[in-house]
Amino acid sequence: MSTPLEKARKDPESMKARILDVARRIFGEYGFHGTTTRMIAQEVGIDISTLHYHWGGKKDLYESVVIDINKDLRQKLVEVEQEIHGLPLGERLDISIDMTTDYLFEHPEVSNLILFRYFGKTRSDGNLDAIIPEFTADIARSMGLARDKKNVQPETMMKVLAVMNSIHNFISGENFFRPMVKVDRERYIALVKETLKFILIPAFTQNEAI
Amino acid sequence: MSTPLEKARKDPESMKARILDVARRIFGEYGFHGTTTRMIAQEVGIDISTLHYHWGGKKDLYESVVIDINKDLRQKLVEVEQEIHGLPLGERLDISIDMTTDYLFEHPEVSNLILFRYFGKTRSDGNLDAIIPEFTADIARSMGLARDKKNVQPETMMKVLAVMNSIHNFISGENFFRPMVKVDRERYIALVKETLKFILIPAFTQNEAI
DNA sequence: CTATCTATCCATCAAACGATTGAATCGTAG
DNA sequence: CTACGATTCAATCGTTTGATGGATAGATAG
Repeated sequence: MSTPLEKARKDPESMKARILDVARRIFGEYGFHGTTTRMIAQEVGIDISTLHYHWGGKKDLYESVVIDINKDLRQKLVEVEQEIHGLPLGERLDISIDMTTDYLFEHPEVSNLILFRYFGKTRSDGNLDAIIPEFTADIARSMGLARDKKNVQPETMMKVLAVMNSIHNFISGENFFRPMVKVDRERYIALVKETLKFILIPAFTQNEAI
Repeated sequence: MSTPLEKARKDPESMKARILDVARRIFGEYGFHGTTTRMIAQEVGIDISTLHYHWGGKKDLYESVVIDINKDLRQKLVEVEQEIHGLPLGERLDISIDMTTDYLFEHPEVSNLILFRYFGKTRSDGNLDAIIPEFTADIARSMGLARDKKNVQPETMMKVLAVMNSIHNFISGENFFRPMVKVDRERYIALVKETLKFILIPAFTQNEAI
């Protein structure tokens, strides 16, 4: 049993995969309503109907993109987790912020789409909400805030959300924030890491018990 | 010289003002592309052309809404500033978070629209970006991070952005986050304040020099 | 009363949208 | 070479979108 999405990821040169890639970028930039299937098709260099042939309706494509994005992010977080395993909390945070930030700056559409789902509203709501945000629990465990994946306290989830959001914000808001602070991209990325560490590390290490 | 927007705010019962109010809500929920002028007109209970008569095109209305929102927020921040003037930093933050959070939970469209502008993209870009985010400097000064409004350092602006964003995130993402943590609204608001203080206060008070 | 201005609705437009259909193209197995 | 399934394209459909023009009612001024 392999879903269409999985099949598309197997061969990155297939039309299905190419469409998915472009769709990630465009949906990430303009959101669901701001994107037209024509924009995607034109960017890929194909006809709209070809897009429909491969992915069905606009909504189906969007959902595939969201699932794809979350899969990627989750995998990245697993990778980070392995890197920092066993280190003291302050260091764990330091490395996590570096790795996650670097990854997201290379794939800003990930942050864009996640924030779009959080804050936006689709006029016709499909509920794929439940599928997504499970890895909050993973992060909580990785940060030493929760023992197991089940029964994560509300207070803990809120903290994890705050952490993840503040990272996504700076990635996704680059086009808006960078002109504000008037720095080039490299400097901006450095500033983001610095700021995140300034904000986040003291909170979690002040009463360190680990 | 009084702009249409100012005129509308004078008389809250005027059609112009009623449209603006509804437009704030709807644009805040669905974003620019997700909102249709028909949705707004229907909610107000008027014809579309009446909306056009008062506010011109969709884009004009949207820009008015954005300016209106930012005016409100700025005024609120001035209010907060007066309340906390002279107190020690930790206390200033504590009270600021309480007041700002309460205000935004009463007017979530403010957070929604601000985040939409940060992370979204309009297919046809108007540049009203420069008008908006000046008060970052005000907040910086209010937090004791900058002397005067001019020449605020990039590092400082980034910190202010991080603070403001983490607040907006929890307001605007309530529909997504609250079901995740499974609490009622009252409890959620309390959790937001608690979490924000947990994250933000240690960072700014650790090496307190003031 | 009449003229003028304001405010509203109704009907309608051109453009853009998501979606579908049917034909054309391509590679491949027999 | 032929036949067939998979893929792509051109053309088009019905709907929704933002926007406009004209008619109507009400208030106000001369």
